[in-house]
Amino acid sequence: MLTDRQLVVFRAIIDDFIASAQPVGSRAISEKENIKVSSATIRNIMAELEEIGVLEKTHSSSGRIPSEKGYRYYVDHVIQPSIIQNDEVDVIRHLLQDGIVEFEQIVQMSAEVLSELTSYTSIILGPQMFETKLKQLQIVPLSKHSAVAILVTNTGHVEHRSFTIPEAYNISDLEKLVNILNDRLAGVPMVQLSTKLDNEFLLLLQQHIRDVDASFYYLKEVLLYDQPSKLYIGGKKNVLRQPEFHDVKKLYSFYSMMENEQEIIRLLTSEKEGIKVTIGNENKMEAIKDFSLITATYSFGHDDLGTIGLLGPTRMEYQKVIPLLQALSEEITDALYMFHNKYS
Amino acid sequence: MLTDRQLVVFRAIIDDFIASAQPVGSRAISEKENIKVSSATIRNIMAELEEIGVLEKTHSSSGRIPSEKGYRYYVDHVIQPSIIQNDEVDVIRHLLQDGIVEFEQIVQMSAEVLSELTSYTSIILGPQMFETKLKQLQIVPLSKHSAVAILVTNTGHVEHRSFTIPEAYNISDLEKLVNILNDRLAGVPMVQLSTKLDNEFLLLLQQHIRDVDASFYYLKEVLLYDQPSKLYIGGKKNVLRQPEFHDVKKLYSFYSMMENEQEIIRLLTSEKEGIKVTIGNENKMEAIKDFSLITATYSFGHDDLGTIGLLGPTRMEYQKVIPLLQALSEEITDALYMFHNKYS
DNA sequence: ATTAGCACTCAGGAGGTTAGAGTGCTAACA
DNA sequence: TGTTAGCACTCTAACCTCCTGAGTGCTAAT
Repeated sequence: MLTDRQLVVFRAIIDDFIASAQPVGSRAISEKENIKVSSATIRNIMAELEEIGVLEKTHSSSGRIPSEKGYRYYVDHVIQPSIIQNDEVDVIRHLLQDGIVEFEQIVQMSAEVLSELTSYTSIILGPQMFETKLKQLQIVPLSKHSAVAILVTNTGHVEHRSFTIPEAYNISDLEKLVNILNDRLAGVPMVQLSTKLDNEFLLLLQQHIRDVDASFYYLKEVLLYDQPSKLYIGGKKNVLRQPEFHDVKKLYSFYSMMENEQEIIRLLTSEKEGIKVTIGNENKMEAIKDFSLITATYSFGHDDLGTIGLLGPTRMEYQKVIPLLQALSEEITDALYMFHNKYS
Repeated sequence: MLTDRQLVVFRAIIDDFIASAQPVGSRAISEKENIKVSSATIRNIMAELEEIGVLEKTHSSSGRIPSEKGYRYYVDHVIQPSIIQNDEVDVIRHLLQDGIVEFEQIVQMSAEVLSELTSYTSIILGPQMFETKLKQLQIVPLSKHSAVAILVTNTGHVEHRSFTIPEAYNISDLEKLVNILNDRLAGVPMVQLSTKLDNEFLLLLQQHIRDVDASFYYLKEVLLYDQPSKLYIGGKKNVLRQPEFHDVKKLYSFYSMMENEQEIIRLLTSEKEGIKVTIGNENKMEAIKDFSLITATYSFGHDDLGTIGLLGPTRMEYQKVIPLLQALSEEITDALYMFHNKYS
């Protein structure tokens, strides 16, 4: 799509703009070391690039800035994907492998370190546990009419929920039921719990419990309480570092969105595996029409587990950040894997 | 300290400024219904009030704004404490008593509703569980060398932590130990766990376990893992609504602080019971020198449990907000109490 | 005591000027 | 034919200056 000449200039402009956030003039480009033509020539090339649609002007005599189409082209065709900062990856690796005590810490720390390293806002959608299996169910009675149900997975993840027991039933019924469930359900992948319960156990249970229905539904509710995928966000303050967001309206809509977990989860829940870059208006969500979002999936075993996202200005340091996200997603995958081995 | 005349004018000015965020002129005051003197007279009174130190000018010919001392006086001596909006309290009450499933939900929802009702940022420091008692300890082995320790309180609160078991020890030792602990520790208030463990049980345990030390310290770590008081923050976006914070530097320092849980916890951890108002520079924390912070404690039984905070501009609607906070703290106390009864 | 009146102050907006960074185009050049 | 110097042109941003209006404090009269 672009000639070599155009490409060199285009890259110079976009890199300059990413660094400075200021429109780039022909003079500045012609003075770069690797460029040996005069500013007049650059101007001609710039006009071509504008014609093509990858550059824009902010006003008729201003320098050029990349258009969204320009960023798209840059991301798809210009970036060399393999430039990784080894020291940064080392930092991450050490962080994720030393002193991790809890499963979720891995993800939490990743979010923090990612926002630190990039000056953007990081969002990580916690593991979705497709491969996680039930280890143990437990009911701890609190009183005659209340109890806590606890569910432990083979990854050491613990879910719990308190509930009331209706007058008609007593705790020993429930405990009996839980014992049976424990025998049969230990080792079952979490995602299959619901169907297993519905298909195989309803009948079985009816033999043991006076009135299965209510207790059963209570428990089912507890067990399948749709655990919202946990969300870890780092560096929300970083939007304030970007000059393009020094604007109260934009900030308000950004921070409003950040308080709405559901919306963010929807944003990150991607069908596609691997790295995905969404630039400016490519985002369907109104609040981030001025942002770019890069997402990467991390995995564990065969199934996708979660998503890492990085939210910054369209003028993002794609060149640096995409490999970093790539690397981080691998590090998380590794860390999860190691953690899993350590505890099983 | 103030004469009646001065007081009437002072209140009019401060109320006006709280509503408008604009310096208030003598004219505007003299036109208020309840004020029957001319603007010239108001000017004289204003001069007196400035002399006293409760008003300031932003420049020599500007209207007056309240000084921090002025707000202090307003809060301490001017506000009538009993004006409560009944409808708002009703909203809160319904919210906190219907559909609460988890202990922490009470606090979480309070934070949200508080920021909604006030347009400020609410911060609630979760229950500290002084009266909470241990219900049950549990160890769920995950593998030969790992397990999850789970701790359930009588309020249905669940703490958990995964840990590795060193080669030298085996899980059955630990389980034996946990059984003993369970017998002896059930019903012990959480705050006493540490001392109980140290004083009474170390010796006892040595009789049962081969090598008590390591296992013991592992468990102790798990049990006393200083559960950071949970923090619920609502309406962080609301700072952006206040014209005095349309300033990137202030916003950055505010949002930086909001990402530092430790600092916020320190901010809210107050010695004093009841309502406390800290205005502007009375705050020791640099980042909120332009803010006012109102805190109220909510309680459960005899001991303090937690703190509600509301963070807004010094120009806060104290008159409205202080009773609201007062009421909310009572509602939380009630809701916790009801929840406790329901589940015990 | 209160107030009308007046001189004074200051912020903020409107308008005008200028500097400079940029452009596009043309004509000359290698 | 691609490159460049040169030039006219454009637009922003910074900087004046001026002016208005909202405010003050003070004084003298009620």
